[in-house]
Amino acid sequence: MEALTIQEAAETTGWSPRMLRYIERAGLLDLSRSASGYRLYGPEQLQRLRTLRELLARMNFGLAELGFALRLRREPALRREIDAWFDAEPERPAHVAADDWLRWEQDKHEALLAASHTTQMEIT
Amino acid sequence: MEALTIQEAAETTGWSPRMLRYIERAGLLDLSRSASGYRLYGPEQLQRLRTLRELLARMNFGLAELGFALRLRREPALRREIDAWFDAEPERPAHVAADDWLRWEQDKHEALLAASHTTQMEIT
DNA sequence: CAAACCTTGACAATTCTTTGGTAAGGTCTC
DNA sequence: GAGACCTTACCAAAGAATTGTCAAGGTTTG
Repeated sequence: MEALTIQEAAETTGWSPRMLRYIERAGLLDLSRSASGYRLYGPEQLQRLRTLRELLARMNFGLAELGFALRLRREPALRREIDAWFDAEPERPAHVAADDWLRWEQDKHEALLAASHTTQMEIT
Repeated sequence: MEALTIQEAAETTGWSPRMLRYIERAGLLDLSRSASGYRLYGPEQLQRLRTLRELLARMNFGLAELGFALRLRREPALRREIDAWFDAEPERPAHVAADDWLRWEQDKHEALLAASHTTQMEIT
């Protein structure tokens, strides 16, 4: 046997079976199936799933975002429109503009900071 | 006067003042400010805001996704990692793979289809 | 054939995002 | 100086994404 079933795959990758199905459904992982329809996880898939976990955690984004990145690759028209919108930027006020989005990401929910947080951000 | 205040901008663009602040905070629109801190919306910004509305509606995605697209442009490292992950695709099963993501988008909440697809599984 | 898997479909708890308020205080115009 | 704006900060409702779980039925294997 070269391929694992979903439960075995779950055990070795750290994803739950539920999430493995979710990831497949999101189009993020192609799987082959056994004759009777069982999902089959080969070494490449297992590796990809582990990498995926690591990537999401390290770069701080989620499956939805990755799904959108996929969409951007698959729909050149979409990418073009979005690029065009960004590039239509008028004379920029030459402001900060650099890390405000970063603040957005960190705040999330745009609250909860104020005083209590002490979020060790390590901004050297 | 060359620039509108937030409420006026809201009226001519169709966004609420709340959302205009949100969009700015998301890093999606750079604004200049008056001496006393009022946001100033010039013709270019107003145009961008209208285009934005139209784009989101037409291509079916949201501010969060656009924020991620922005992040992809600003963090080349992130883009590289994601591209690498996608490109690490092993020998593909040469399956459908084309429009499953589309189904994901349409389903949302992964339910509600049942009839459209001629599902091969038949309840005997 | 029974146990332990697998499939899809559905419901639901949780959590995060989006959006609208509201409060406390500054600014602008009359 | 009153009224109608603006600012930020916060709370909370509505929505969407994430994740678990269960049901009804098929498969594999001992």
